[in-house]
Amino acid sequence: MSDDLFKALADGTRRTILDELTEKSGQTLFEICARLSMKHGLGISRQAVSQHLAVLEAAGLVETRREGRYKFHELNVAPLRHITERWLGPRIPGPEKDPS
Amino acid sequence: MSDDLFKALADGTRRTILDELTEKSGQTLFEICARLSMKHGLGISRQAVSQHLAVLEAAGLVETRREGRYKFHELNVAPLRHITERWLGPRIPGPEKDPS
DNA sequence: TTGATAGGCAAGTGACGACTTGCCTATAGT
DNA sequence: ACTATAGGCAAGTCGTCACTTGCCTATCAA
Repeated sequence: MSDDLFKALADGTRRTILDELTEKSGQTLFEICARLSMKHGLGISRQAVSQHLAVLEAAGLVETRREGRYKFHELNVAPLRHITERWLGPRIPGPEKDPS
Repeated sequence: MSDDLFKALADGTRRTILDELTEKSGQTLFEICARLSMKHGLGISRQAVSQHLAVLEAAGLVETRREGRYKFHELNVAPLRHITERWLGPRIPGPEKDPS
């Protein structure tokens, strides 16, 4: 069900996080917090960002990798590729279609 | 900005409405209500559907046209075309960049 | 006119989402 | 050992969202 995907994209802060991970993938939580504060002026707590990252991970947009006490977040744009195909018509003849 | 667009897509019922308008554009409110009930088993009130259509219209995904006591709703997929481009941009598979 | 159809407006409810606060665990550096 | 760093967990607040209810307007047909 792609419900998680659309819900994840519904929040502006989460979309900004995707922007930051697009610019530099493999950031830690604190790194993302710093960037949101510096570049976007978002006064947001660490836990809030952590929760956003959890939502993005549940949607398959972010994958994590642990190394010691660091947890790196990497972007995965694959789920974004075909989410609008169902309304933009059969541009690419594919075998499966997955509405939700 | 595009906030309305993502918010409009966040709801599953609204995405189903887009599906129905994709299949047959230019439907009235009651026609959409009937289809949601019949084909999708959605027990939803007329007013709820009306509010969904208002959200979709605010996002630019639906345009309306009045004729007498009828109001026809037409799909406009243009806003959907490039909403994921900011993340699907020129990503060259390979090692990460190192901006300073 | 009367009645039925198509739709709109506004207030209220219930649930979910975004965010905070406080405390806890684990790893690394000295 | 002690301390700072990186992160997690859980409860609670507050606002927004989806939906309902009730009533109102407009158009068309008899």
